[in-house]
Amino acid sequence: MSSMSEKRRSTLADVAAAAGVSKMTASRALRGAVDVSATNVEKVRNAARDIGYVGNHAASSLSGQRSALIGVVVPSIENIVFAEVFSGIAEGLDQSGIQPFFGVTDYSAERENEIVRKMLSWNPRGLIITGLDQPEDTKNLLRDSGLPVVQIMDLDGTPIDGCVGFSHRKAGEAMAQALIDAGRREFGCVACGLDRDIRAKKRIAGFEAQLRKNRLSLIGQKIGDGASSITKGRVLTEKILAEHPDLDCIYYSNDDLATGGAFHCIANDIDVGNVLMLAGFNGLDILTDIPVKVATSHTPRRQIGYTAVKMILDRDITPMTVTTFVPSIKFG
Amino acid sequence: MSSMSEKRRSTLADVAAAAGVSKMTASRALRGAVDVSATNVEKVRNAARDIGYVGNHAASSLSGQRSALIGVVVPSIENIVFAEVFSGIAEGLDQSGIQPFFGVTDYSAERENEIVRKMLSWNPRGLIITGLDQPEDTKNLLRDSGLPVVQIMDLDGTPIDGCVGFSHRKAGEAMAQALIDAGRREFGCVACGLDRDIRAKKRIAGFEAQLRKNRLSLIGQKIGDGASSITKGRVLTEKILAEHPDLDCIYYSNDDLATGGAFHCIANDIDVGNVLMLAGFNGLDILTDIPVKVATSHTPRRQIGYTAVKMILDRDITPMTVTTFVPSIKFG
DNA sequence: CTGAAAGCGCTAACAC
DNA sequence: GTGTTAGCGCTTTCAG
Repeated sequence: MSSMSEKRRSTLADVAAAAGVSKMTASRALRGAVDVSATNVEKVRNAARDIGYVGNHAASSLSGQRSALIGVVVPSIENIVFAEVFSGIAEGLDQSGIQPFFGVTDYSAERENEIVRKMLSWNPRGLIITGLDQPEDTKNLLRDSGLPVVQIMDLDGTPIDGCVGFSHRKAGEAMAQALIDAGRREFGCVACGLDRDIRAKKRIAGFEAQLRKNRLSLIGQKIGDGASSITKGRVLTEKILAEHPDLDCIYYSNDDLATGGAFHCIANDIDVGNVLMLAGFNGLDILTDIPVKVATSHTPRRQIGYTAVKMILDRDITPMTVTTFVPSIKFG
Repeated sequence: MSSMSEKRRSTLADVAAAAGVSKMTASRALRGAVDVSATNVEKVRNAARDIGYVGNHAASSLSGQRSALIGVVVPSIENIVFAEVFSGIAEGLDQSGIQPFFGVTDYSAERENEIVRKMLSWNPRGLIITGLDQPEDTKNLLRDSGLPVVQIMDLDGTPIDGCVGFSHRKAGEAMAQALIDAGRREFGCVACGLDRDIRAKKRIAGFEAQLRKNRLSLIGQKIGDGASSITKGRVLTEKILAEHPDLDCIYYSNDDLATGGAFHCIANDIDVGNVLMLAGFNGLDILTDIPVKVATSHTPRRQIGYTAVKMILDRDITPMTVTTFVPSIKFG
């Protein structure tokens, strides 16, 4: 048990005393040595190390009116896509001394609102939030906070403040056109949780619109409930092919579903890439190794996270802007 | 731009004034309505809602000497395994009002130490940290904090305080025995980043020990650098089979590598499950859908996260204990 | 370059 | 059940 160590945690005053300077000098020395003599900086640093001083963020946040925290709101954490966004965020935050902290909405607008509220109560340096489609009350909360807010992963809508992402609608359109150009005509669509995943819905809307422009349409579609998974992709592919054996192309709302589709085809000796073409979304690594060809749109997730952080960190200098990425299509 | 809203964020004093009560009554009403009249609770809650009060955690943490934060230290976030641990943590934290926040060490002991320091400066309610093998100075930091610390995912070692996990060594031993029982004799091993991933090393050590007990040994092995990936699994499998075409079983340090191995086999028409058996570790969902049979040890990641949180939350009541799980082996 | 004073917004502890 | 008084440990501000 660690409860024995009831000795009071050392404070800045202890460090100052040990170094033989005032609290203020110690404070300044510990942060960045601006306007402190080199001698004192060293004395203070040594004292802090010897004592094992760790600081108290609650105190500095309260006093300094801002914390070294940046809030990140994502719909899911089990999705590798957001894990990679997070990597980009961590990279962008690298030497800044700022810590990211998370909220997971599970694609629920109510949870999102709750999380934003909680995050704001930490006085974060800024907020990164997924998507452009928050309900009006959440948007107001964000606006009224006066904090830099960067919405990520989408472009189809009106940003509150900063925005980094790409157009899901256009990604859907582009994939449709690429598949048509590749000679496909009999299209099916497999998706999951479209009621909650607004961005997937935008992609599919774009996909269908582009088909219509080419006087084509979706012959069949299978929409599952809840979160996407490889298993659901496999099962829904089996179902859609049972109903529509003549399909020559299936568009999936993401690569997880497409991977499941690929597995179904491998297991059933369906000639993927010729007889049936599969297309997903995200550009996950797995598709480069899977032994059949699956088309996908590659999205720059790390860069999006990285850029979002930079926008917040540089806020004083640069006005908030919108950064646009264009997903690049790759054929297996 | 949101910088227009320079109006001061409302404080508890504003809520109290609006509700016509003292700050203390407002504070009490807003937390849990103990010892506050129902009338006042309602007045305060309404006032808070009307004003759009969001609270200030820095102030309450400083004043209350503890924050509503729980620190979670993991080696990687892009690994679905830790994402699932996190889900369990989130679930365990559900109605507690406590927020988890992350540190990612990237399997580096120095970064780990840095992260623990930073986390402690937030006065968290407790810390969840991956593994039992922190360097002594990090362990001291943790011990001296006087906070509840729960080490997760391992059991082979001496815990600082609480501990939830399973024995990697035994998991390796059990898998070796299961494969021997299944008739395998010519074993190979594929792994990645063993210098950093101590737990993978423990599994493989257990695996080899069990082979020796059966008077068998690894015929070949391929150890890659850095993080595991499906690609590396595929490439290393190709290499090990080129050198040792007579292998009848490959043990991988995890399911990502094993998945890559499965893909190599599918692409090269190798009869997985009969001619060559593959075994991974973690029990990832993908292995249930992949069209060949791959053995794996299933680990209860969500439960581990959930249990760790409960240990911290219940600390006042129950003394810290060690919770043991046993990974269950599944043959594809 | 350094220090003293005055809070930041909240809650623990004690009165009433 | 409610209010008052003191801080929590740090940083801002302003003098030196």
